Amino acid sequence: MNTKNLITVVGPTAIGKTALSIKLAKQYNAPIISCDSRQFYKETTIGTAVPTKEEQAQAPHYFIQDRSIFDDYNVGQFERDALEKLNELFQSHNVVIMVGGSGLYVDAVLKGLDYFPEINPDIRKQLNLDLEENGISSLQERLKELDPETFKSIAIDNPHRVIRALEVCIGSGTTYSSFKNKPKEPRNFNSIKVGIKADREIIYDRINRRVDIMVKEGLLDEAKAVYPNKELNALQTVGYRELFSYFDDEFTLEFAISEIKKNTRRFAKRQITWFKKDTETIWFDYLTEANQIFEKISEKLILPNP
RNA sequence: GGUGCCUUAGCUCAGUUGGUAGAGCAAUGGACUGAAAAUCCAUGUGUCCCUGGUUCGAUUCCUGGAGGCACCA
Repeated sequence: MNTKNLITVVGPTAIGKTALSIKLAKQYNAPIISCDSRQFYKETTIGTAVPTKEEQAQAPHYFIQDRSIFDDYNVGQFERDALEKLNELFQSHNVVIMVGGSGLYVDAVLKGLDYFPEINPDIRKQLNLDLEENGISSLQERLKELDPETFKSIAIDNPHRVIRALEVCIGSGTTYSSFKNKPKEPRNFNSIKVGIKADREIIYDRINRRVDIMVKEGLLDEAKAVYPNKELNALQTVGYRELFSYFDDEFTLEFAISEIKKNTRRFAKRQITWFKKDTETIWFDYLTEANQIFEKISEKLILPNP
């Protein structure tokens, strides 16, 4: 019987995932791996709500600020890195906590992505130029020719999707669809998924207040420091882009801050949409059901007999 | 106190020569396989300030009232 357990904490931003993950880590003497695509980078701390030093001191944390915004990183790499780290941690622990708001990254670890070959980044650059010059229809036409199956199945108005499919077709010499829906390597741990929920009003209120706190703690200085590299993918992030527009004199400061709040609310909404699809997640209202969490989790844990 | 203008969606406002209305933004629902805090799709929200009148029918015209703004006292 498998006695290794991964407890994953999901939920919208600003709802208290970090706090819960630390509680769980202490309860089960477990390390924490982060599953948050914006907390990987050491240059961005305030705006991505990285756990504080005090929080990090309460349990070992992994994948928190362990790389730079200049490093290219993506879900596929994260899946491999996270699985490797989990194997290592399960050598000495029966429980590991995973926490994060990036739904795709969570699924990558828990369910696995299909294998795709490495693609030369110049191909994407070229396709983006094409998009800018000729619009999306020429890319759509090209995909229809190279991979009609994908052309039919993806959101064809979405440039990111079209370009990704095309870059795989071009870079691999075969179709994007030929890589998809292969059997995934089964996970060798017991998976427990915990979701934190709250009324929309409460979530939005917490977001608005948290943004104000970030500004007080020095978000502007932090954004200013990375501003010269504002084109980097890691900085296409709520809280930074809006301030870049302020530095560019496109927004007033007041407007930039209200945009950060709005975009964070929208982000939270998208997270909710993603996470509620998963039927195995055990949901807790963050206010009224917090004390039931340990009980519910204990029922699901499979631990070795003492 | 007088005169003029305004009051329509959560907000800013359009509009109906009288047939119960529409834009932008906000909001809501959804999608998602190496950009994912990214990207994309879909959807309306209504005592048309209140009251009485004219009319088959009033958000629209008329009377009275309330609130706001401007000017004059």
